[in-house]
Amino acid sequence: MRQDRGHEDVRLPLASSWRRIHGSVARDLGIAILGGRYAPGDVLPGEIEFSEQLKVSRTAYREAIRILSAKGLVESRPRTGTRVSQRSRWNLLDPDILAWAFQAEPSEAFIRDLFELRMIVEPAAAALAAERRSGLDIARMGHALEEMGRHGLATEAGRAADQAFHNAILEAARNGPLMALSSSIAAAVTWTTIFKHRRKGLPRDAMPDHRLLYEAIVAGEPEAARQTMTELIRFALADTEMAMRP
Amino acid sequence: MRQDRGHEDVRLPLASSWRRIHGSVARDLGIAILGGRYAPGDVLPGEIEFSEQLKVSRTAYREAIRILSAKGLVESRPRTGTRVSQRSRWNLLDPDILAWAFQAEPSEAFIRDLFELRMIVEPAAAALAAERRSGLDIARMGHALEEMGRHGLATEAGRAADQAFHNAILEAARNGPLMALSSSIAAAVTWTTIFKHRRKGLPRDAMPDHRLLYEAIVAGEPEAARQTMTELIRFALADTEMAMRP
DNA sequence: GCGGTTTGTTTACTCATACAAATAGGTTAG
DNA sequence: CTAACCTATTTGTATGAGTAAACAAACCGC
Repeated sequence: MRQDRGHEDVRLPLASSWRRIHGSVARDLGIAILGGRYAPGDVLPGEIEFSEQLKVSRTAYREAIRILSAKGLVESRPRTGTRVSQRSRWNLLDPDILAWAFQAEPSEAFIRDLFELRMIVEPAAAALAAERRSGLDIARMGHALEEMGRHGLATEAGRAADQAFHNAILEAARNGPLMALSSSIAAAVTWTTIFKHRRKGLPRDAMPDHRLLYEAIVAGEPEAARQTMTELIRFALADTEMAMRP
Repeated sequence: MRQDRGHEDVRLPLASSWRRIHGSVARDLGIAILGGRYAPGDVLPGEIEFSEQLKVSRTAYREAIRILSAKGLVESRPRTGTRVSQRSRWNLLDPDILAWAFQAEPSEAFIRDLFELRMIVEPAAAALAAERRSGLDIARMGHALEEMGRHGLATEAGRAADQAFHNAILEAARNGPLMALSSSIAAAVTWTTIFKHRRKGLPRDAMPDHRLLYEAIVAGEPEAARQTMTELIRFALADTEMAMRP
């Protein structure tokens, strides 16, 4: 009964990673880049200079740069130095990058783009889930839905249940890459939710839509699932947009 | 006229990254993990032992591990060591990971999953492109199409033009995350194409479909664009499946 | 003069070593 | 039996020295 970790275990960036120095430097620089403090093409100060400016060793600094480089944010070469890559090379769907982007107050355009992508992907995922769900999937979704109803979206537990619900749908779709994609976005959307509740009270009650979606998947009706998921995202977008224009 | 680098510049993993030691170690271990030689949950040998086994310094080895860790493949903690993460944490859409997966002879299931995702995303992208394309976009697509016709898909130049064509469509869709997603997949699909041609001769002529798609986008007809893109991917899948079962 | 080559300089890259911090697992006190 | 406390092991951080790559400027044969 320890083995269901793979499920609860949502796709948020590991808390442990930014507890070490290399992680926190990577995070800080990442946020600075995502926030536009360093623009594509800019070259960072040299290793020695920058690392001692940040009060860390060259080792830690270099490991941080390796992390950023692995995510496509920077490229470094001898002689030329380390420079911020073109935006087209950034792995915008990397969970850390999404988290950093939201940390740095994302542009409205970026949020709209994300919702547009969700609108493409998640209804399709819901449809697949309706075709392929197993009894176990249904049980998980039902449980998450119940938890969600009990706690409400205002609480931490409630949001966790919401994520678990959506995660169960993705798992039922039986497609690894699709799952990696959507759960990255879902993690980011958790941020928007927090971001949202930070400014306003709680918006419209999301439970009825979630229940409709659940029933469609249980009934094995792909088109109904697609439709309700579309509605659900449309409402989420509306809420978010309302929160963005106070 | 140097500023159009952002376009030719496809999203293949940088050749430069695996030329350095940390990069090549990361690549080797990445392929080993993707290929199943190390399973999720396995712990790697300790830093000192493993690094000297690989004939590299601990520094270089650690930087390689940071890269893998940034892509979600491994997690390391003091005392416990470095272990391969659960598959659900892997960033399956990271360009490097996709490349490594194909390097390690990907499973049929994985390829099918990728095509399923393409089938969801790319037709939608084509529809958006038909709505939003500018004159410049059209010019780029036209040019790429012409090049593609001149060289054919059997040549390196032809495949590059194909990628440029699809890239131009993605850019016309005006959605950063969507672009990041599709071009990652596109890079992977280049691998399948190579993989495909490695076993058989060239399959069906892809030009007519591409031209239809082009015309739909030029005409600004989203539904037609969606439809033709769907067809195009369907054929690509059929070709790939045929190549996989000899 | 002119095109290719060498040299030089700057930068990241690699290596080796030392020490610090964290923590799983055993040990002991209560 | 529980909880506090060691401690051995492993990753994390720091530093210094030396290597290799990339670019530019000086150089040299023609």
